[in-house]
Amino acid sequence: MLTRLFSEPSLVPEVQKFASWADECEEEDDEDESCSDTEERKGSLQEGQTEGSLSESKEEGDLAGEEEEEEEEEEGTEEAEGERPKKRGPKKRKMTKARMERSKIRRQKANARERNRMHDLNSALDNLRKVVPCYSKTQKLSKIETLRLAKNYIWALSEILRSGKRPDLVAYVQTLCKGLSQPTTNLVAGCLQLNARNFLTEQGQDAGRYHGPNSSFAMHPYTFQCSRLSSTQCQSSTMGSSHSLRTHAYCATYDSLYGNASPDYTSSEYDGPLSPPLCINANFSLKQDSSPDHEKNYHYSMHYSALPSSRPSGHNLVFGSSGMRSGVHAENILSYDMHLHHDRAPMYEELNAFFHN
DNA sequence: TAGGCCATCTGGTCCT
DNA sequence: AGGACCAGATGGCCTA
Repeated sequence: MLTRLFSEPSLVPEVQKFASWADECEEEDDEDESCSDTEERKGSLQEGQTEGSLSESKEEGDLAGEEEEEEEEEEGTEEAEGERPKKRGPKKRKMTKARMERSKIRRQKANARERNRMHDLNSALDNLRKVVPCYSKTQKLSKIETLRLAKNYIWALSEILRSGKRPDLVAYVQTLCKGLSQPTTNLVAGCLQLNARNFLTEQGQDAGRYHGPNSSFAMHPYTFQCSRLSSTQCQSSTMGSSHSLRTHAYCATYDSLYGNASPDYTSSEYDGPLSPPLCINANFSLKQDSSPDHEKNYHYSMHYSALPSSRPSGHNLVFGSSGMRSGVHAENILSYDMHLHHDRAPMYEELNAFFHN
């Protein structure tokens, strides 16, 4: 009967395997014998391999046996093994139907626990994604990239605390992106409104400059101001469709650290904890837009309050799938106007407050 | 189509 | 015995 299933091409291999095996056992059950497969293997037992270990490893395949038959079969096995010395240790008990059933249930329970465990792990990873730079609901960082970015982020924050200096944005991004894949690098750089290619070029030129074990972030010659725009102030730019992304506003840390505090980080506009010291005002058009396309677009807006008067106060950047393609380089357009805290204690407090918000 | 990522199953090991 | 944890295997899905 089950061979019909076996011949069904649409069946997945696992089912086919099971069908094949079950068919054999079905026939032999009718004859009240153990699987011929098992019998064949008995005859060809390798040295050092016991019947017990065989039936253990093939627990699902061995349907033979009522409890009372166990003794006989085990004796028979000993005979089959000839003069080989008895193995020490607990006897491997033959799988009975009842034992198989228990084993099956145990396995199912273990699978369920393992699933739950992995789900817990994944939800923890999701939480981690929310607190590292570049959080996006639509384009999640992979697990490994999340961990790498988190490590870099911790390192970057530690450097900020250690040096007590306001980090250079480029160096900051370089630190964040260290060891990340190109797509993730583009993503992170995009989140920070940096031209990924630009910064990677610098990274190549300045290899080791920012990442040495004793390095601290170089001070950039110009300052950078972060400020959060209201939704009406925000102007938008559209990502390439392959890079659909929504991002949180990342001004929180910078603002809280460097005194340009945004008044309302807990706005309903943002549905998760704010993460990194990025200075991007992400405005989610999807929150107001019912169009199905909203999932594919996200909007950035930046505010350069210290830009020269010839520049607009807002700037739109267009990101492409290979990184930023706007040709607008952050180093050229961003104006830095961060106010360094000279008092370290408040800085720690603010950072602490940020993490406990 | 290859490669990356992921979920799931599974058996092994360690611990309680 | 059973649970937690781990790593390997496998197959599905997606994207370049």
